[in-house]
Amino acid sequence: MIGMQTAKPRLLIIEDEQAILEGLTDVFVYNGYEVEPVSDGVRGLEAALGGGHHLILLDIMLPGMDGYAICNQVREVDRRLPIIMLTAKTSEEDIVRGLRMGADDYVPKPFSIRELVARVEAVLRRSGRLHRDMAALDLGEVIVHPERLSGTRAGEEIPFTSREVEILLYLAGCRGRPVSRQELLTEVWGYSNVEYIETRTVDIHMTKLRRKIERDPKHPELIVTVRGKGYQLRGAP
Amino acid sequence: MIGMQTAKPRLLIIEDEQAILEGLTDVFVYNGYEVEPVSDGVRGLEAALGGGHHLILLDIMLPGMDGYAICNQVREVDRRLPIIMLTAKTSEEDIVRGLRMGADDYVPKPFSIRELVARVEAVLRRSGRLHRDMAALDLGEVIVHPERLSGTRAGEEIPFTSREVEILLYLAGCRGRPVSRQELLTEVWGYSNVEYIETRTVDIHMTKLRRKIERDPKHPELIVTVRGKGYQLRGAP
DNA sequence: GCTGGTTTTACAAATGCTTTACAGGCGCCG
DNA sequence: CGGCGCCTGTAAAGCATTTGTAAAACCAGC
Repeated sequence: MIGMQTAKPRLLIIEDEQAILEGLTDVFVYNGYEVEPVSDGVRGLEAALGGGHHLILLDIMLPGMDGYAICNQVREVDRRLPIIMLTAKTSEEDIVRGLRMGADDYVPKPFSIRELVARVEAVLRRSGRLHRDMAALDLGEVIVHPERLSGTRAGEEIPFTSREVEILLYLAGCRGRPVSRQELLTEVWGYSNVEYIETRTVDIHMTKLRRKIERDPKHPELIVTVRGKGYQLRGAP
Repeated sequence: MIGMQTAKPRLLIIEDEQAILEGLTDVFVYNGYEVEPVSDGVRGLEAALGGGHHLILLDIMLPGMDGYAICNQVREVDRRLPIIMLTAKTSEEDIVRGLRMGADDYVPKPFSIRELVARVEAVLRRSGRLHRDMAALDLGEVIVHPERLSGTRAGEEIPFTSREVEILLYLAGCRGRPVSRQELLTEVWGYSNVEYIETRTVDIHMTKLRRKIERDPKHPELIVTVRGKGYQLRGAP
């Protein structure tokens, strides 16, 4: 997900295999998390004790200090911090240890990425820390609530589609400069290799957005077009 | 965990392996249950027949008297007491056998801790023996009385099924944001690993609910759909 | 068996996104 | 100033996906 502004859930991932660590980091960043990747048990424990995370993804097999030990130590400091164990072992013994150590869940490798994300979200949801109110986007006349896909102007409720919200969030992240169609297509749409643009879909979306949020769509004050450059968002910082 | 208002649900756990038994006990105590741990089949049966439990977690492989036998005997006394079987066996045969014995669910080892907890909760909710939320749910026009499986609108009484009430309660716990079908399936239905959804059962339930609680089911005001995201509950706070 | 609740099936309808097509508009040159 | 291009605005049509829902199938409890 793109342009999530605030309150990203913070994940600590402790996993020694570099490739997996990077893969997981990418996936969760893409899904709107803030990730601290650590590839070493001892430093993992330090990071965990340092605090500030909403959930720990913890590999069991680690050089130096294994996952169980880390889990144990973390539990002594914070009994509620959600911990999900990752492991190649599927033996009963491991489950038992995971249970004893107070892990919140236990995901055997090889796991499906989607499943892992789903479990992380489930655990966070229960702990009450998932994507709690994303900060509202204040455009002056209009206030956008990204999470609800809606906004308000003068008490009136305006429904948005998710794409519209993404666009607004992205533009808001670029306050003060015009954003080109090309940039929007790559960053919001996720298109790649946008060299020669023939699509007009960006323009259409801007028209629709203006109709929803501008006082006078014919003379836009919030989404202004910068000829040859793109669109720029104005309004309260 | 959501809105646990009343007496803790009482769990009987019958499992011979001491470590697992302790682990499970910890987990469920931590999750707000009252647990009676028993490590022996015969005493397990005694405890079960003694009554007073809301659900039995039953390992199949037990010394002396196996899980099937226990399940059978319990069923002769109490046809409704929820029983969840735990087993290392994963063959279809075993599942069929377990379910035929009257088990309500069947969790193969190694299981995910969260999944187990979720299934226990799902079964409890469905059994209707667990009244987590005695407080009436105020939806403005409609007031829902979860424990009675009914609601009122303008003096009219509306009957609900337990699943319907569960859905409403869950949505109510997520006021202000749309809830995805996936989330509903995992949190209300207790499904696990819902990666690609093919079932439409959530939609159907929403249709039925709308028919019951909306002033005009064709233009819902309470259960609104957020395209691509799910359903969202509106109405009084 | 019946019965009430739930799920699947199958198809219709609605919605959002993209494309198409055309109409202005803006800048720049002479 | 007027004309020529290129950029932008937007209505309308096309398309794919999501959602609504009737009806049938399923299934457990009596």
